[in-house]
Amino acid sequence: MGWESRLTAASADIDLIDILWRQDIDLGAGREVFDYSHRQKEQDVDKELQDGGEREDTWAGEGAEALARDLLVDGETGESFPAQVPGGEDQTALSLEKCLRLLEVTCPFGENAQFPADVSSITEAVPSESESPTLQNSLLSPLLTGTESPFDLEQQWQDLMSIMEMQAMEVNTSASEILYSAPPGDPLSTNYSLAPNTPINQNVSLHQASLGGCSQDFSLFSPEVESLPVASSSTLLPLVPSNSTSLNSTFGSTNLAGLFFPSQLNGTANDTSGPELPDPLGGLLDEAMLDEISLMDLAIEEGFNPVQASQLEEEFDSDSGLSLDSSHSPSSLSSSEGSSSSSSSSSSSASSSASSSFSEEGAVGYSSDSETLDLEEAEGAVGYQPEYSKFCRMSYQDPSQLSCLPYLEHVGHNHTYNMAPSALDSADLPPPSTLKKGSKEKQADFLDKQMSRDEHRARAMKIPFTNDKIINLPVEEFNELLSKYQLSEAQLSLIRDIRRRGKNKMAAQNCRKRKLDTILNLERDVEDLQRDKARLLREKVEFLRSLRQMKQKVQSLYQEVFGRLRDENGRPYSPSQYALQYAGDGSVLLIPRTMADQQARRQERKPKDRRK
DNA sequence: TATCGATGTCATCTC
DNA sequence: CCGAGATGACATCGA
Repeated sequence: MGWESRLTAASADIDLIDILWRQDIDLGAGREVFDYSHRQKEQDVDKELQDGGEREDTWAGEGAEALARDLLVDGETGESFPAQVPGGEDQTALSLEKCLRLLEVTCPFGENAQFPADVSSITEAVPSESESPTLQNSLLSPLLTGTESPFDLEQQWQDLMSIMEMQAMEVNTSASEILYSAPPGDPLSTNYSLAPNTPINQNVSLHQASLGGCSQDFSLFSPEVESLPVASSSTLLPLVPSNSTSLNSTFGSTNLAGLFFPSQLNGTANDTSGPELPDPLGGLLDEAMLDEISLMDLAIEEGFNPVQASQLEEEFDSDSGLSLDSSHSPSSLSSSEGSSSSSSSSSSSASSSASSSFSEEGAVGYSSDSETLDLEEAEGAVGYQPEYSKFCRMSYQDPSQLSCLPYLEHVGHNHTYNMAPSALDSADLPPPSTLKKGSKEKQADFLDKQMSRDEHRARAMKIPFTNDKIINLPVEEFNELLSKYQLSEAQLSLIRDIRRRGKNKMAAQNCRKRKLDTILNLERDVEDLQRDKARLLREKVEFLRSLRQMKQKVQSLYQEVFGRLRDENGRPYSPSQYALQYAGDGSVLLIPRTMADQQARRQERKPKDRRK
């Protein structure tokens, strides 16, 4: 990937990060939900759920089709709900208190965390319609209805994550292939793809209700419910758990009064199915799924490669020796810029010790301590010799020094082009015919060929000092040196040109190195951003998963509680006529659906207005 | 022979 | 204003 394209990708990454956080905020999640201790707990719960959901695998066949219909029917709530509840048959199920405790214990938001403030999203989520009168096999299953597309986005995300963790495999697999290949048979996947319905006995008429085993020492009505015009003691039935603090601790003070309000009355859309229990969280789940979709789109559009991301993540986590951090490299921006920015001071400080070694003065900007060669003997040395770096794509070695290293001979360039014929003192070059084939002469010839144009010129003009001095001496010492000799105007002009070109040559080398370092640092920034992006995506997936688990638990508790309600005649309440509602103080109320709908609509407007 | 990377050089600007 | 450094543009070489 070119660094230019990476730059654009980096800006997109920043945007993505922003989008991710905003989505999380919209979902009402604080950042504490990304705490790994929370997630660890959620993963444990996830395993339990998978174990419990396996029996629903047989639903996979018709489930997808039903799901597609559900999505078409109600894009807002996106939820269908079980048509019936097995009456009072399941009397041995968990007690309400136990259910609520379960909810509390497994709540991934932590003790002090609050439910999303966007209550309407939860309120909307309560389904009121069902497309299928099918009896349910599980209490959990109704939660899953209609919220997942046939593609099973959650499963795709899990695939994405698993692939990211596999890291080394399937490098050539495209993101889209990964995202849209949901392997069959996954318990979780099939679990969420199914839409079985909870049967509910609808033949209930009641004005009073009681819940066996519930204590009475809890507040009966929430302020919101009391303010309702229809509210009366005969219709508002307190359903208070024996341990309301668990509920409070779970949901805090957040207004969840409408949590279990169905958005519509049941039984209006399906004559055969009868009323159903609502899914209190379907809308929220829909929102989350939409986020997932948009995220996946982003991932695909931005060319996000999960495998690459995982590799980057591994790099980020392992802090291996292969780290791209060039701060340890002499070519790093920090070191190079530091030396570069202090070049003037180092030059001036070097001038104070110039008498000891000219090589120090030559070390303008990018010299290294390893430079120990006597540059006075190496004409044309420009004093730039960084350590070898794997990022150093260009060689800045001094050609005259490299010439002493045959294996690096190819690095040195002898740019003697543009040299005026007069400048090339061919007389100084011994005729090849006169050369003995001795190694000394060979070397001399070789060094001669390695001389730069200015070196040849200097030799031709019989300049009495080395180019290195000409180039690297401070101005004062340079002028002093010139004053020591009787030099012609041509010689002086050449010396000044040599000095100018020599300095500019070093400057060009430093400039190019800085440019290279800048590119390398930008590439590293891009990689860092890609790691961040991958991490954020993983966190997003974790969050969505925990959110879904919470929804499942809340839904199952809702069903269980509602299914256990009995009127004074011992008959269950009709879900089409009554709904459960959480009050702010933790109490649970059974209220008529008309009230619930009103309240739900009221709460629905708030966040929408807020978003505008 | 064309191409490309590395390097040197010049012009110009900034400090 | 001068010197030095920085940098874009161009030229050249060599693989």
